[in-house]
Amino acid sequence: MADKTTRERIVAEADRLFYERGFELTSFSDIADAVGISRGNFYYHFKSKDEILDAVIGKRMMSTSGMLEEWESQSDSPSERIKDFIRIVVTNRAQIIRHGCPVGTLCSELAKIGHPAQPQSNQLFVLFRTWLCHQFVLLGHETDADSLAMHVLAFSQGIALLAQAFQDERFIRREAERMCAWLDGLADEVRV
Amino acid sequence: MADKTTRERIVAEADRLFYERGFELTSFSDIADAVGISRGNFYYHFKSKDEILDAVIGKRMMSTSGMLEEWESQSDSPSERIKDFIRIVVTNRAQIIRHGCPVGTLCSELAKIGHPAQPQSNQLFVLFRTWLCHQFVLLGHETDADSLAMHVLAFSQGIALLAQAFQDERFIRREAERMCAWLDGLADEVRV
DNA sequence: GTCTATACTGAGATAGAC
DNA sequence: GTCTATCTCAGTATAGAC
Repeated sequence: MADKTTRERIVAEADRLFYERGFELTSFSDIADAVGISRGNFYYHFKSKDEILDAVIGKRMMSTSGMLEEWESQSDSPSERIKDFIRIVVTNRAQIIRHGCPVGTLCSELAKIGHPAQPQSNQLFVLFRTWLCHQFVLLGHETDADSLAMHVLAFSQGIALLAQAFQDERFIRREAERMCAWLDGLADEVRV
Repeated sequence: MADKTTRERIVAEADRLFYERGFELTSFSDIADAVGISRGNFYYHFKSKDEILDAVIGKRMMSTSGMLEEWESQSDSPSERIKDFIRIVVTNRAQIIRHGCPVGTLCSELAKIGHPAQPQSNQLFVLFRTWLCHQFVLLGHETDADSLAMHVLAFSQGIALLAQAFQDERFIRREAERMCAWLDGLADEVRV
């Protein structure tokens, strides 16, 4: 963190604050304070708040791509890879209960306020959707791979939203297991 | 609308605007303009913006209770009643694609900004949760009724969130059908 | 009850010194 | 590159006339 450029530090803190407080309610002062620079200095690096949002989304796109590639290379079966995805909600349960899903809450907020960066934030969903779709094709579900990918994605979003509302960790675990069991049933279908 | 009191008109317009634009981004001016009164007049009826939010949530609680009671009296089987719930996402698809789920987006926003009215908005979820739980008990799933209720609730939230992001009406229909089929499978389990 | 006028605050953004 | 000072605007909220 210490040897990062100021720009990188701004993006990192904005990334965190946009997740924790939401985009609208994070002010320049909030980010400036977190980074430890003055508000004025800000505009040397970014022309507007929207430009910071673009950078934050870009950063999230990069890290998400990296994570998906890692799953692709580490797990050997597509069904294990899909489970890697399902298990994020369990792994990140503490943060999800506090602040929701980083992707879902951002897309939801930008959609509601009609923000111009909406299509870009949706690309984060597209990243997961495409990857999951690919895994389902490998599983032998060529015809409805995309539909299944959307199903898994919807599920994870529903879990995250309700887990936050009810502050319920056990609910996350229970639903993740249910989803994994459903996936196993799906894999059996193909074998038969 | 014409013969409603000013207070009722304020709550009605605030209800609509909070749904369409979100709570934070709806200003007093927005509501005042929509109602057709001056901003000053506002404070005769409500002391603050938070007080309007309380009134809006109260109104939604009333109308939701009414809807659930209606389903309870009209459909004869619990499984048909749960399907009534599942079908809301299809019935309200146009609005959901534009603005998301009224309950989910409000709870999500209030949770993110740490608003004091968060527990009250969550009561809207509790209303559905309790009602669904009751239906699953009637279906013969006494032991895991609440878990199933949360499952259905999570599903509807996931559908609403992704439908808004991807602006996809067919996805809503497809997932609602999938959920109904799952429910039929569940009812068969009990019969056997 | 409803209005106009206005106070006060914090937001995003700019200018210019260092 | 970073700072301070400042501008502008929109938001919530209040005071007081009608």
